[in-house]
Amino acid sequence: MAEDELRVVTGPTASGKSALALVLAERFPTTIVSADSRQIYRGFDIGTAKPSRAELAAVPHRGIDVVDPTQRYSAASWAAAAEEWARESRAAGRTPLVVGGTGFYIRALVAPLFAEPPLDPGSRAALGGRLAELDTGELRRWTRALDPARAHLGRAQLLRAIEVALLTGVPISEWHRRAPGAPRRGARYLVLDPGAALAGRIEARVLEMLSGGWEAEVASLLAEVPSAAPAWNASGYRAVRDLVEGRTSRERAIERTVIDTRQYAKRQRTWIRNQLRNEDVTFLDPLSPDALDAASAWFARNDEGNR
RNA sequence: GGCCAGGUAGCUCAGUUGGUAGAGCAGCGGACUGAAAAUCCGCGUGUCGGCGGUUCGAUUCCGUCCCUGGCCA
Repeated sequence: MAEDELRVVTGPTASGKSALALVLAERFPTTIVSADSRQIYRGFDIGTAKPSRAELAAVPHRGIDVVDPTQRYSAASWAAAAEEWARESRAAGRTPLVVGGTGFYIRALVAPLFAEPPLDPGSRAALGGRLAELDTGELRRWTRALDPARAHLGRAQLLRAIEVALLTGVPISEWHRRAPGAPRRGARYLVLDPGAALAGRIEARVLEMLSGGWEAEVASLLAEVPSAAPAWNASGYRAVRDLVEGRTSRERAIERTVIDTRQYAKRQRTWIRNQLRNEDVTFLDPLSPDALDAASAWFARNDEGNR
C-alpha cells in the first residue's frame, strides 16, 4: 500500500500555524500532530502557546503534553511517536496533519536519522558527566580528532559527536554511510509567514501571554520543576522567572522575551529557507485574504489519489 | 541667564598626543543527523551635533551656534 504524502504546516513562531490548522481540521477529518519541542512538556502551557482546552477538545491532537518537564526528549523519540500517531490517525480515517515549528523534529520524521546502535546508559552518563566539564573549545579539539566533519558545529552537536564516536567506536559521519536509517518519505510543506508583520505579532503575543496568566503559571512551576529542567529552555520562561522572582522589571522581561522570540523566528526562517526542499514547499502569507482557501487547496491536493 | 558635564553605529558607551573610528547589545547572513524555543559560526550597518577657523590633512585643536542633563541664579 503506497504511503500517503505527509502534510506539514510550518513557519516561524507566531505565524498563525495552529489557528490555520484548526480551520483545516474543521473542513477535513484530521488529526493534528504537533511538531513542537516545547509543547511536549506538561505544565508549560501559556508561554509555549499550546492550544486551549477547547481547541484540544474540538480536534484530536497528538504531541501535546507527552513528557514531564524534567525529561530530555529527542527528535528521534518524537519522530518514532509521530510515526505511530500518523498510523493511528489513518487507521481512524483521519488525515494526519503535522503542525509546528521544530524543523529538526519534522526532518527526523521525513528523513529519518541514522540508526543508532544501542548505547549503554551507564557509560553514556559517565562520559556525559566528564564532557560537561570541558569548555567548548576543548570539545571542538576533541571532535576535530574524532569526527572532523562535525567540528564546526555547536556545543550540543560536539557533545553528541564525541559521545557517538567514543561509545560506538564509529563517528557519526561514518554512521551516516553505514546505517542511513529508514528511507525518506514523501512530504509537502505549507510554510506560513506573514513577513514584516511577524515582529508585531510576536510582541502582541508576548503581552497576551502575560495578561493571560503566564506569571502565575511560572510561579507554580517554580515550586515543582527544578530550575535545570529542560522544559525551562523556552523563549521567555527564564525572563518571566526572573520577573516572578524579582530579579528584573516587567519592562525588561518583556523586552528580553520579545527579542529571544524574534531571534528564534529568525533561526526558523533560516532553517526553512535552507533545509527544506524547495519543490515540496508552498509559501503562504496567513494575512492574505485568500489564505484559508489557499490552505484548503494545498491540503486537498491529490487527496483523492490516496488510499 | 551663568557655571559644569555631555553630544561618536539602531541603543549604551570606548577611542583617536591631528592621518576619516570600535566594543557590548540589537540587527543581518549561515550551520544544524537522537538537547533543536537548543547549540554554534560569520558580518560594522557611521555627515564622530551644525557652521566657520588653524592645518598638507580636523571626529580630535580653536571659535561660535544648537541640543541634552545637572548645579547656581
